[in-house]
Amino acid sequence: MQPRTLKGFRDHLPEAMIPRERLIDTARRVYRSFGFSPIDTPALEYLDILTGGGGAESDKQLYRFEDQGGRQVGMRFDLTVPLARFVAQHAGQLVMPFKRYHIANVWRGENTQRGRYREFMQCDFDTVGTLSVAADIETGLVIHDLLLAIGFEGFTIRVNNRKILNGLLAKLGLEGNAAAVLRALDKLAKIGPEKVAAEMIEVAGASAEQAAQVLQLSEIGGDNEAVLAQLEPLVAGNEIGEEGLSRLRETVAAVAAAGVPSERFVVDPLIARGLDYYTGTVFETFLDALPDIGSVCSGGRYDNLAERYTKQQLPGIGASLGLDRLLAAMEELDMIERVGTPASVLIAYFDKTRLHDYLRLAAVLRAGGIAVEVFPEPKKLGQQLKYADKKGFRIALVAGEDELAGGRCQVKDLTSGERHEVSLDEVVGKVREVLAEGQRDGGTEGQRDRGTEGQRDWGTGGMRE
RNA sequence: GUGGCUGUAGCUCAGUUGGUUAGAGUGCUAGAUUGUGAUUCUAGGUGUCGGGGGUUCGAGUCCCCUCAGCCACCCCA
Repeated sequence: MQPRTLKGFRDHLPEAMIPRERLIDTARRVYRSFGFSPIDTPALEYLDILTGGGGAESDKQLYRFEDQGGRQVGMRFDLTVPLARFVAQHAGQLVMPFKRYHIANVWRGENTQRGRYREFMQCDFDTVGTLSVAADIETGLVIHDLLLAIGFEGFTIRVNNRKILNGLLAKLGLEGNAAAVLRALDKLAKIGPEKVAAEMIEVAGASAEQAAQVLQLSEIGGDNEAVLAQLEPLVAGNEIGEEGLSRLRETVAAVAAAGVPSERFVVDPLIARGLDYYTGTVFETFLDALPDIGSVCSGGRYDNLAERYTKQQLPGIGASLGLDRLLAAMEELDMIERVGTPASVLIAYFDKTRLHDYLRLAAVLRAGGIAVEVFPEPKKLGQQLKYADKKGFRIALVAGEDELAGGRCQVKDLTSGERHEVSLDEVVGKVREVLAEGQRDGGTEGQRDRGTEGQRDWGTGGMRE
């Protein structure tokens, strides 16, 4: 029997899983810091819950089967549809506005490509049950904090409001073909204005004049103030469009007031995304160093999340971090430290009669919040150090008969090769000191979060809780 | 789902117009060294040539199918 995995499904080895878990931990911490609460929902749903919401294309990508009881079952392909079902089903028990985050795998039977798999993880956060622009603003701030906490500084959150596009299209008499027009517009960067105009004419049924008017959007430029000013005449006289613009203006002003530099939060009138259910503010986030990889965190506002399941009107806004895409980007930017262990310290099993001492020492370190492993076999010291090196431990503790007889222990810094002999009561302090040094100058330079609350997520090993 | 490229040791790859027993680097294991890794030296093993079928005296090499990966299209609710 050949061991193998399905197309688009992956195993995650420790070297990949350790940074993956750190990223998840970071997202979780940031979401919680804004008051979002965790939820979970089943991987499987009744098929009819999942189908019909997103059109034929998404239905095709749905993993579906009949269970042993004859039920038609589907695997969730995003976390938004399950959220809609969830809030409709539990509306009575939820306190509105409801803020939740949900980090879980989803499945899509689409063709694979680099960074695109059939099983992948989404990290969503949403605020349901309020129309207030404050929620739109907060969503932008969460995205900003999240990217910073992960370790990026050079990134751009592009923001727009779908109502501006809708207002413009209504003024042009194109509201009936909005989806097709926006789909074409979305390709602007990729295929250029001529081809976009051609697609609008052929596929969306626009006139050449209308297509040209829509493409005026691509000529808008300048800083946020200038862009907003140029949008003004395009929506003037259309109530929806004017509302979108004023909301966008409010959002931009508030995000700036909250301290986000304007180069990271940029109005882009061409961002349309989520053609099916987004109705207001929309976000996409690009990495300055790798714009081609696409948006790593996207989302927006929807007027009525759960209309398929309840009569109750449930507006919401949220966004989703593309975990796998982001990991691919971080890999490419050399932001990921390759280690095979989450522990920082290896205690050598050096003297075979001294296992109890080693276990006691390990317990002391763990009580001090330091992750530590005792090598399981009394092999030759050279081999144990080789193991420590390969797995990426930062420190080895070496204590043979000589040291232990004097109540001492050798703390070996595996990065520098330096050895320090200290008494057993000083070991925790010395280990902390060496780890701190590594964090100061051993980390990957470049795009690093200098830390909120003095805490670093991607530093080299060490002081994790 | 459609089209293109690729698949040889754990990894990166070489392998002549089809010709005997398929190679290199790296890694791995052990030793040199019963107390110090990442840099040295020595020895050692590994392959259903992605899988199946076909053409041929003979296939890693040519043909068909299939699986997987990468790229583009489509799509990304």
